[in-house]
Amino acid sequence: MISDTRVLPINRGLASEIVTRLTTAILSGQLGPGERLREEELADALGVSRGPLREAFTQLERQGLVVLHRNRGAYVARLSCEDVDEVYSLRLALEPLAMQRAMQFVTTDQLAELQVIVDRMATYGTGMTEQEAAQDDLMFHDVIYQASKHQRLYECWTNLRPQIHIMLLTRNVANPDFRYYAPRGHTELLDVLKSKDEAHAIAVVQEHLRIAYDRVLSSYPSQKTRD
Amino acid sequence: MISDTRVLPINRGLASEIVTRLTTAILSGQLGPGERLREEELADALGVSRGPLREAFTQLERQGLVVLHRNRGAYVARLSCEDVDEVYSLRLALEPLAMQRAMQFVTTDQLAELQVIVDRMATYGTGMTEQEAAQDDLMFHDVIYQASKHQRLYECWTNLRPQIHIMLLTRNVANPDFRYYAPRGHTELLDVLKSKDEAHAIAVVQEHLRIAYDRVLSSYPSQKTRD
DNA sequence: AACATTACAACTGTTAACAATACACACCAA
DNA sequence: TTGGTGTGTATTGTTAACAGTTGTAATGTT
Repeated sequence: MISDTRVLPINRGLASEIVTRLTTAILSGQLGPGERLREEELADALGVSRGPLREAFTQLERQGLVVLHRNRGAYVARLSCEDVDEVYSLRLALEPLAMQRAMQFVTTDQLAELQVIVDRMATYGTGMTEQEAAQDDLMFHDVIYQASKHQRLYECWTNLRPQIHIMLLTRNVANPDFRYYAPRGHTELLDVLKSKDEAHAIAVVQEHLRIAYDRVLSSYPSQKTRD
Repeated sequence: MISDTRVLPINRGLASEIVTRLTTAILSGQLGPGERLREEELADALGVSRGPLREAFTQLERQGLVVLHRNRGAYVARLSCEDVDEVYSLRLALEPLAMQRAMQFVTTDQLAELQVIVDRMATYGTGMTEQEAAQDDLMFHDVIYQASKHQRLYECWTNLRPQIHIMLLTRNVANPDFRYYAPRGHTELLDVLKSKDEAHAIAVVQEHLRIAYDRVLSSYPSQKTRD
């Protein structure tokens, strides 16, 4: 029976397909911050019409990867210091709730999934792409949000995730030492998730995020506002 | 000079206009829970084409007022007990952050605006529509979210607000006594907002929301899942 | 009963043409 | 110079008709 989370990302609809394509392009740097995205040109390049592309644009705007100017076009977002602050302060409000509920609803399968990720993190230091490390980090937290069984909360996380992805990549460039923190930090999170001490779990989550926030912010030389 | 928040709701784009129309229709009960919304039919009725209507549908889905079934159509959402739980647990995570930041950034204009609302609440008991009471309640909290100077947080609130609106209306039917709580509760919120005691303010917000949650939930006879 | 087939209804995607918008730039007046 | 006014142009916003796809349910077969 196929019911694994790994097979889910099969896109429904053309717009979603475009979203993942553009997301990949932005995260990989093929589309740089501030770059203009012209509807007609992009539609031609992707081999789709403007309708689905416009729908993709609005999704990407919700996820903070693209900024839309009415009648002026779409631009790849440029994350400012304030954006980092917003993303992390919001995450700091959301993730304790996720953890609290995940402690209630998490399945053994999900715990195993988390363990796999943590184990892989423990092997960091050997050949490890920043992209892979960032994806592991995001996937760990994604599983927790999934485990929280809270649709609306998961949606919030979905909108934040691509922006956090960018920040993780930015951070890793400036802080190669995260490889040593990642396994320890996430092991601790997994431990408290398995515990029954809700208050302690929330405290650990907050501490974890505050550390991440400090690291990211320290490597952000206060850029200008978005395009 | 016209730069008042009251004149802002001038919609940009046709889709937004459709959203407010449909929102009004749903909140007023003209479109009942579970009712089907056929694209072509509705587009004709509204005098618009399918493009903007589809865009409006996706916005309404984000706001939890409409549920979309791929290739099967759109339906007015039917809020279940679990939905109430999700909305209020999420709000309980968001609003303390809003309050905390609002304490930092709130302007005297915004404080005055809040005072006006609270004063109007104090006159409840005389002729007062449920719709008006609900709007005052929402507007009070809206100002706080605005004052928090946090785009992403405000977006979350924007998506939650219509659902809370529905719940307020549902609640008010079953709990006419809220007219006595509303002025007191919101006066207290305004007081702590003006204070410098962050921890106390957060506690008051949480207490306020828990009371609201209890009242709403008590009048929800556990319906089935959404359409 | 279990499964493949079919028909249908509705949504999804495409296209091309037209309308509306916002910025830029030149122009003019003070 | 400064500030307002008008016009132009590129680009998005909107429409409408058509073609393609999907999921459902009825139908038929084993």
